[in-house]
Amino acid sequence: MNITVADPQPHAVAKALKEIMQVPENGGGICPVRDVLDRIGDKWSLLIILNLGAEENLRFNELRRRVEGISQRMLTVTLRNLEADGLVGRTVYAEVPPRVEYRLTDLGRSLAGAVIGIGNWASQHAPAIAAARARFAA
Amino acid sequence: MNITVADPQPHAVAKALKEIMQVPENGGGICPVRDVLDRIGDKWSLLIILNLGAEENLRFNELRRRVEGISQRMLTVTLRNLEADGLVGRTVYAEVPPRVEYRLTDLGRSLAGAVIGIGNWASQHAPAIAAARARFAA
DNA sequence: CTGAATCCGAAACGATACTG
DNA sequence: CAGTATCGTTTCGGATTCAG
Repeated sequence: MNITVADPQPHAVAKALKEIMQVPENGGGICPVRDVLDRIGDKWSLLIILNLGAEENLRFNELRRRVEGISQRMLTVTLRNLEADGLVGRTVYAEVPPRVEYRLTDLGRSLAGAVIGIGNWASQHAPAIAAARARFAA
Repeated sequence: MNITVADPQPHAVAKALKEIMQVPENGGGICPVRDVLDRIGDKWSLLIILNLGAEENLRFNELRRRVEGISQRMLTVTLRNLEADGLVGRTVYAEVPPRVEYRLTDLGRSLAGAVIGIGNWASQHAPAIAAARARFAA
C-alpha cells in the first residue's frame, strides 16, 4: 500500500515550490519552511514521529527499541522538543514501576501524513541513491 | 495551489507507516527511510533541493542568495554530497568569468515532489507550532 | 521503568584568507 | 564567479552515573 502525491508535471512541481518557499511579508521575514525544517530536521525527530505514527501510543522503552541506535538521552531530549512543539503528547501513569505513554497529537499526526511521501520515496529510491553513490565514488 | 496527500484516516496513516518503517530482510538490515533521512536530514540539503526545484537551474551565487544564511563552504559541501547521491547535476561552462549551473536530476526532482507535502504542511502549521512553543514555555 | 545531570569526544558549521 | 584550504568554535550526541 502506498499513499503518494499524484505525480505532477515538472512545471507543476516548480510552481508549487515557488509558492512554498516564499517568505510571507507579515511573517516577520522568516520562511515557515525554514522554521519547521530547523525543528524536525535533526537526526531523530522524523524517525520518532514516523514510529509513533505507526501505533496508537508507545512507551518510552518500546519507542527506544524501535528507533534503533538512539541513546536514552537523545530520546528524552527529542521527545521534549517534540512535546514543546505540540507534536507529541505525553501521559504519565502514577504506577510503580512508572509507565509513560507517548502519542502523536493531531498536529503531529497531520505531519506524519505529510512525511509519508518522503517515506515512500525513500523506500522506492534508496537503491538508486546507493547506486549513484557507488558510481560517484569511482 | 497545493499538492497534498489525500487526507487519510488515522488508521490508514498508521498502516502506511508500518510498512514504510519495516526493515527489509534482504536489505542488509538497514531501513531505507533511515538511510535516506541520514543523507538529507542535515541543515541545508532539503532547502537546497526545494530551491533548485523551484527553477530550471541556478548558478552558485544565485542559489546562495536564496538559501539565506548559508556559508560558501556549506553550500559547496552540501552540493557535492547531493551530487554524489545523484540528486543534483552540475554543469561547468568554460567561460571567463566561470559559470556553473546546478539543477535537480530526475531523481532529485522526484524527491522534491515528495517534499512538497512537508512544505505545504509547514506553511499551514507553522503558526500552530509557534503557538505550542509559546504555550510550553510557560 | 523513566528519566535527569554531567562529562567529554566527534562532528558540523562559520569565518577568513587565498586561487584559477 | 566559483570555488579550496585552514582554523576555531559551537553544537550534537554518546557514555556514564544517579534518582524517583
